[in-house]
Parts: sequence; C-alpha cells; structure tokens
Amino acid sequence: MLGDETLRRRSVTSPGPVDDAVLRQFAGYHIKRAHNVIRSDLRKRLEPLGLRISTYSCLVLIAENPDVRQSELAQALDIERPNMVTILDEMEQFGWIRRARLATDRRAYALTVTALGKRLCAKAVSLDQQHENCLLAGLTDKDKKDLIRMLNIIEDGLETQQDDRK
Amino acid sequence: MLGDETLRRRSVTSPGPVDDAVLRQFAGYHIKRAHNVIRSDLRKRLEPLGLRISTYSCLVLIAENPDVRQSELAQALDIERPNMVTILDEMEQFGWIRRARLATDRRAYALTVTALGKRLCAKAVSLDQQHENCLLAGLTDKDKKDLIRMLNIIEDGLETQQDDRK
DNA sequence: TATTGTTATACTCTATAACTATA
DNA sequence: TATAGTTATAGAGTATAACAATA
Repeated sequence: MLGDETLRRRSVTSPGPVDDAVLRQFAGYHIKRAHNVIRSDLRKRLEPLGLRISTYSCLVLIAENPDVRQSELAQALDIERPNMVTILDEMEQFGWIRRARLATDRRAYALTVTALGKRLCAKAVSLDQQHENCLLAGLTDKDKKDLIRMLNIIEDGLETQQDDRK
Repeated sequence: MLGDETLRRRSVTSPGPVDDAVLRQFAGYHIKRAHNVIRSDLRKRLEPLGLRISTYSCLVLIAENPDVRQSELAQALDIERPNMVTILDEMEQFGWIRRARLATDRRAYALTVTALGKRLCAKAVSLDQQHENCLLAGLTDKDKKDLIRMLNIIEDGLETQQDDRK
C-alpha cells in the first residue's frame, strides 16, 4: 500500500482531512492518541492544586504506603531514581511529604505524607475521579472492566518480552 | 481511604511490593502504564532505522498524503507547528522528504516522500507490524476491535468536552 | 562489592511569543 | 488583518555516568 505509486495527490483547493489509515490499523496508535488527551485533561485538572501528574502519583503512593523508600517508589512508577530526587525535593519543599532516615538502613529514606499532604491528596484523588468519569462517559461498566483487563495483558506481555531479551 | 489513619506502616525488614490500589481503580492509570511500555518497545524497534516515533509518524502520513501541508500534518498528529519544523528539517536533511512551495499559496509547503523515504517507510511499517503483533499477543481479534473502539470513544469524548469548555 | 540517594548532564518532547513572507 | 512557516526559548520528562555514605 505504501509503495503504491497510484496514490492520489491531495487537492490543492480543498485538502480535506489527513488520512491516517496506515497508522490507525495499529492499536498502539490509538493508545497513544487516547493517552495524549487523557494526560492533557488530567494535567489541567491538577494544575490549580499545584500538582503535576508525577507529583500527584507520588503523593498517592506515599499516602497509601507509609515509610516507602524512594527506590521502591521509583520502581513502582517506572521513574529513574535521579529524576525521583527532583520530584520529592519539590514535594518536600511544599511541605507535602517528609524524608526520615531509616534506623535499620541509614542509606535509605522512609517517605511519609504530612497532614497538609493528606488533605491535598484527598482533593487530588477527587479531581482524578471527576476526570475518570468524563473519560468513561461513553463506556459501560463492562467496557471499563474489559479495557483495564486488556491494558494489563498488553503491559505484562510487553514487559515479559523485554525481560526475555535481556 | 486516603484519610484513614489506621493505614499500616510498611515492614522495614520486608517491604514487599508498593500498593497502587487507589490509582489502579482509574482506567487512565492503566492507559498510561500500557502506553509507557508500548512507546519504549516501538522506540527500540525503530532506532536501528534512525527513526524516532515522531519522524516515523510523519513519514507514514506524508507517504499516505502526498502534498500535505506542514500545518495539516501538525494538526493531524497534534504536534505544535514550531516543533514540526524541527522534525521535518531532520527528515529533509536525511533525504527522506522534500518541501516544495505551493504555486497556489506561496506561504505553504507541499510535503512529499522521496524514493529513499518510501523504502524506509516500508521497513518501518513492517517493524511497527511486528511491534503490534507482540503487543496483541495475549488478545483475541475481537479484543483488539473492542479496544480500539473504546479508545476512540475516550479520545473523541474528551476532545469534545475540551472544545465545549472553550 | 553492592546499594541508596545524589549530582551533573544531556537529549527529547512540549509549549508559547514573536518574527517574515505571503494571502 | 490573517495565515504558513520559522526562530528563539523555556519547561517538562527521560536517561546515563559517577560520586558519597552506608550495607
């Protein structure tokens, strides 16, 4: 199809929409496009709270896992450790989290959320819920369940294949 | 749940996996995670050809839409026009595409793929197909169809809501 | 030796304002 | 005046190497 020299040139006077049929046959393309609008929407909703998507995700996971270490958090969110430092520095400066040295391993920090961070976290999760409701407006409950199931299969499958290649 | 003060502290000796139950209830979180591994996999496959995901997408769309304008391409791929310039500069320097002034509107360029670009494009689409096959390894044909249907609903729904807010 | 967090650094992606040449 | 492409620039996000403190 791509090598087909008979492809018609686009009308100059009325170009019409751009044809993306080749890319649209790939599920990955649709996931990328959906992810783009989702990320954009969530970012706008969190912005008034002073949160970015990365700081929001960290805040929720620390709240849910008191005394989690930086390296565990980085692994869970697939963020490189050096980048995690910057994110946590910001969150600490805003007074949302605390870093406390572990008595049992003085290399590591135990991360906890402050009272201020907990209130912020509750607000942010509520905004994420609103975002989710908009996102799923056109889908049934079964759709959502199926969607998550398929996405998990894709994620686990590709990760396993990547590990196998090592 | 987040405000629950009874949340158990993590065992220091055996921390175990990080719990992300709060985020996992949101479909957007799963789309983000799936997108991450998909992008990583596709990037690795295209790298030997000297292509990035952005240059690959542009190459396919220009091949499919001869004489497409830069601004149309930018809109189709949701890339800002200034960023499109850099991408096309690179593709032009590699000899994959050509920019030709439109006779009917001398502000605009008509973009076309060179013979070299067409051969590269065919190879890249083939790699994308392999990538897609790995991605869908655990899913049925019906799953894939449902997945794409749901992703399109999400994309169109959020875009419409964003437009409504303007 | 290996690991935790850190610094420095670089590259990509994204986003906005302002310029030029054409319409 | 409006639009197509461009320049300059700045902010995120992402990635790797190397270091100090600790295991």
